[in-house]
Amino acid sequence: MDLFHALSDEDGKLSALEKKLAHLVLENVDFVVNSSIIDLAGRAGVSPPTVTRFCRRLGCQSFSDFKMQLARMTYVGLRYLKPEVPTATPAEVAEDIVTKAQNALFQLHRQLDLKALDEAAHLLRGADFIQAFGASGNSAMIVNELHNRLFRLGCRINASNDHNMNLMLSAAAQAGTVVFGSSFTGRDLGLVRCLDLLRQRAIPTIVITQSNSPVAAAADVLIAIDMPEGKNIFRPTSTRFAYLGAIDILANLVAYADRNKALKALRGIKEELVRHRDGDDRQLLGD
Amino acid sequence: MDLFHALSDEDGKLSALEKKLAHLVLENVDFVVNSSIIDLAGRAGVSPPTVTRFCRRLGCQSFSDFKMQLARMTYVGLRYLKPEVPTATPAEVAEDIVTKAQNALFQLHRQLDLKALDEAAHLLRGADFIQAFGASGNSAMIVNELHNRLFRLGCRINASNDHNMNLMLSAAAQAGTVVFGSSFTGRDLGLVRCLDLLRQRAIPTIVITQSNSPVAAAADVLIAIDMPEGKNIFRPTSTRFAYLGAIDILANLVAYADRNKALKALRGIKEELVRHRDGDDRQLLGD
DNA sequence: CATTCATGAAAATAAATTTCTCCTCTGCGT
DNA sequence: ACGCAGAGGAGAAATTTATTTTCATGAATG
Repeated sequence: MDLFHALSDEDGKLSALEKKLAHLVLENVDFVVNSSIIDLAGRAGVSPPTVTRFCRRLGCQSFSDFKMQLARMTYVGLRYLKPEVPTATPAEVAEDIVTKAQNALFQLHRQLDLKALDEAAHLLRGADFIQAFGASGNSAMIVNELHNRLFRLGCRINASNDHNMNLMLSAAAQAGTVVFGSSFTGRDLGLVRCLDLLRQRAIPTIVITQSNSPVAAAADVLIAIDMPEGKNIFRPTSTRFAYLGAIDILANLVAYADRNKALKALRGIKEELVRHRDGDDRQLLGD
Repeated sequence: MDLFHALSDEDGKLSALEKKLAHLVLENVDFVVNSSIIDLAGRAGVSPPTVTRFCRRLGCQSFSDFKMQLARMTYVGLRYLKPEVPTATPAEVAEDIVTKAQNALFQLHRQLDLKALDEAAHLLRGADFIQAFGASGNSAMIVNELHNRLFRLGCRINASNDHNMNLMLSAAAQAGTVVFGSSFTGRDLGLVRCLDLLRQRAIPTIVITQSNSPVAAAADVLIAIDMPEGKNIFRPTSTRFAYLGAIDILANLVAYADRNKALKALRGIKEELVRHRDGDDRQLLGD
């Protein structure tokens, strides 16, 4: 399914002409998607059968299958292979940001470890109390969001963004507590210190962070988010969307782990909001 | 270009068989995208020429053009026409949330008012001081994010989520201040009160909210985010992605409105972080 | 020198569109 | 009410176009 990877030919499995084709395709996705095999062959200076073989080698069933897969990726997946151009007009900025956010979500979906998420959800659902630790702007947002999602589901949860505080909270954590940590870089040493302490004290920990990082190593359950960084395409900005998506999935799984509890809590909040505001129940649960 | 709209046949321009086709397509996008005109015609119980005519009427050049356009939309745009099914497995939950988040971003991109965003960006860039008002979980996150994005660009900004506080801050606002408000519902009456007060005092205001809402009416610049609500498909959860995307675009436009200032501020933050942490500059600006 | 692999020409197949014809419905005049 | 012209929808068959297969050739490798 990974056309994407295949086209960049990291394994060097393509022949010379096929490389040429791959290059042409990556540079002119729009053209390829809207042209026939004859046009493409003509433009690449090869024969149609070569194109067919190229598609097969890429793992597609046929040329049209290839075009389809390509078309499906263009919106979300392929653009980042192009060199980054300095965007200027508002329209370009908007397109760039939306595309990258969608890419981040796309990547999230591809690399999601559902087992880890499910395990995390059950841990959280079973906890008497949850501590959520983040730091700096991005992780702070993530743990606040976790707080915002989970308290609605009847979880007892506290979010904290202060390293010293986190350390004290870790030291004071009682059995039944589960700690959730977020670090985009995986190098938040303050968080690592907390996790080490918690492990000694047999308090279960869950982190959302980069795999192969100190934070990842120090936790019990890892929700890995690895966005390509080498090409500096996914700036922290768009990575946030992946984290946020992961939090939403996690929260949803927590809700489903005990639907009745979640429903009861949600209903209570909703009623209170409606009573408190002007009876307009079109309002969301939390503006 | 709007296949989407055409397929739902709101103008009633399709004939009986074409309606049948449209229906089939919406229900079985994956099938259609991967089948030939003959398969599709067979399954719909019509002749191939009818399918060709159907595609033309929808504004496509040919059947393959139609398939391409469809393929490009499926990932992001079409799914929400399907009736909501109760999702159960982690994989389904993940797919559902990712899809909806991407839909929200897709919708955001479609309906974005770039002029308003650009105007907002210039107002913010020119402000001596920015107050950002939100309330409840979602808008609080949004204004915090705005704070998190803009302080890096050298803006003086304060985010506040407390209605009473907001009112006091509004009353105390001096010339040169610009106020930014967020409300997902557009019915945050506390925010409306602030905006009214600010208008009297000639302090410029920007809001991100639903159009045709009290909040929208009370502000000078409106960044409208209207997500379909009737079908209850976009839960607040996924709408957040659209808001967050809009904030990112806005922040980026603010940066571009005065690149030097933004660069200088960013560089300063980066240096400080690197010096302060273990010299590992792979770290993002804010974990 | 044999084998493998890449490639294209030509043939065969499959797909899509055009043309032509028929049918149905609608509106209008008798 | 009846019939008739015209418009538009639909499919059969023919045509065109696109794609794949088969087969032959030539280059590279061991």
